[in-house]
Amino acid sequence: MEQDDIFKALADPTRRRIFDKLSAGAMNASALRDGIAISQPAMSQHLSVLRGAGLVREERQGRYVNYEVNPDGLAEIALWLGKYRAYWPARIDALRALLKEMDQ
Amino acid sequence: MEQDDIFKALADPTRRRIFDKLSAGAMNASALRDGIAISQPAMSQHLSVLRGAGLVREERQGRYVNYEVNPDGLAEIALWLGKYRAYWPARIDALRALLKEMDQ
DNA sequence: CAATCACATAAGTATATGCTTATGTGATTC
DNA sequence: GAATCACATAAGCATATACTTATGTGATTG
Repeated sequence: MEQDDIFKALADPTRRRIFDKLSAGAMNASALRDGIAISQPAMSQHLSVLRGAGLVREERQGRYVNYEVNPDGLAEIALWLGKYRAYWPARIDALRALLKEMDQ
Repeated sequence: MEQDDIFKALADPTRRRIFDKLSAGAMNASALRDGIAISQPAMSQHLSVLRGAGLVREERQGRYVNYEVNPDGLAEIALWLGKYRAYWPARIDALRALLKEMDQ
């Protein structure tokens, strides 16, 4: 789970879409497929990349494998972003609002 | 300047390094090269990608071209990250501290 | 226990990407 | 104004990547 793996994983729009869908709630690989035009092996490969990056984690449940967002991956991005906080104030009102929300 | 361009730009470790170096202060392409083993055209191409992603902006100064961090790109990542704030609390103490800092 | 299901892995292929060398371009300098 | 400097662009090439079809694997089902 390095920054390189994380950014490479998120560089693919399909993987960002999968991640986004997962963020709405844990789901197995088949459920993830509907609504996205993608073959079963392709989905499996994408999930493997997301997992390797630490953005997602899996749990076997019978013959299904349940996937969920792994907060560690997001935290890693937040830390990367944090390095450049000197440049945030110029345009960061939206984020600031989100953070206020977090404090509640 | 779309999310796709931004994540693709940051997926390359050399470009992240260039961006990181730029974040310490504006610099021209030649100055960016020292300390990084990279040819002149390669640097030019990387800067072009970073610029296309809105992570960096340039300004001609005589025969030099000065590059600097473009906060818009960072803001875009912050917004992307913000969508998943539901997953932050698990590990986000460090970011929270950074944000407190920002409010001052 | 044979069939099926949910998913992973293998192997091949087409495109994308990051580099190289060569050349172009606008600006300064002698 | 010819040479040089700082950088961009072009073209070619090697590797990476995202997909495909085919097959493997562990678990449930009839």
